Amino acid sequence: MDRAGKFPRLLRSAYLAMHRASDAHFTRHGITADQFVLLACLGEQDAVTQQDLVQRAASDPSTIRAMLVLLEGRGLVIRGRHPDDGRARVVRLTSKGRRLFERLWRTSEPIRVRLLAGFSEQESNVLLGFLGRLTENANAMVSRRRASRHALATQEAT
Amino acid sequence: MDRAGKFPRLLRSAYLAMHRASDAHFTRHGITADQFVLLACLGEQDAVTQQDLVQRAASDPSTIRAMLVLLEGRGLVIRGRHPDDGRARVVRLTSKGRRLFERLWRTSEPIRVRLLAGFSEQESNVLLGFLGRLTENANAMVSRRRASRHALATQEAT
DNA sequence: GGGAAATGTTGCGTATACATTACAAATAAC
DNA sequence: GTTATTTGTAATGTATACGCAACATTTCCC
Repeated sequence: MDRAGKFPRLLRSAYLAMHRASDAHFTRHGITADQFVLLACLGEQDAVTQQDLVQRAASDPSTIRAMLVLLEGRGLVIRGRHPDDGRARVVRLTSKGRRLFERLWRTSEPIRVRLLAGFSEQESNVLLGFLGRLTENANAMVSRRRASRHALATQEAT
Repeated sequence: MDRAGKFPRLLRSAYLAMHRASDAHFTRHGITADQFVLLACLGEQDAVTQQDLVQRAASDPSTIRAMLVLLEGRGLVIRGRHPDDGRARVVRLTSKGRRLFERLWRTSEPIRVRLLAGFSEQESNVLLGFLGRLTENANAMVSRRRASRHALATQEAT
């Protein structure tokens, strides 16, 4: 049980260390590590709404919007209007954005390799499974909270 | 090898989800999840320099200072002068800060438990080991970079 | 179809992460 | 001992993370 006490800080240090290492690489190419995450999301499936990006990038609407505004200013993405939904926007990579993403995806390969240095194939798979389960556990907490808060608000409104 | 490609985003989503869940809890008690990390560092060993906290909290000097200024403003920590080193400061928990930390440590226990829900004792240990190795791998990248940059700067200076 | 609820986005405010620069004190080099 | 280097902190600026409220549009329900 003492183990559980140290876990959050270890997850924190692992993530922040990875982020620093990534950022050090991407910054030399003009973007941030977080912006690269967005480009990668758009590289997988283009022409999605900002809301989709919120899910894919595990972020929130305000942050996604701010990042997209910056990326649009650099000519890497375009935020068009959704044809069927007047509220939504459709985000696409520009050709410049796609070229940058594909180049950075290649040049960042060594980072991903070194990050998992010493991990066997099996260990990597176990780790990925663990991280998925952790994400689900954590998301269950916040969505339950939101759900109950929503239920409360609805209840109060009646 | 395709596994490695998905890993960074999974680590990102796991950390951010944990951070959101934690923050939702601590915010209701007046502090942020990150501030709690600092209190926890001070709870383990009091009267340390800001530089020590940089190491323990896996952060950087600017961030630590900004957080400490806020915590000091709320009367949770005191930043005194180091007796032997005129540059350094010695940070301590106030009694108010210690009481808050101990209370929040107890009330946040369910979060840590739920986060690891479904993980066996053995799995938790494996996970902790993995996170430690990841942190080392990532830190090795940035410190090597800094070391080489330093070597370069020194070289250029001569 | 008209009002209520839900949804996608935007704007604003605060806290973090971090680079960079500046500054003062301590340490090393000679 | 004086200079050069290192080191702890401070100050500034940009980018993120996120809560919250405002807004417009869409969907739901009757």
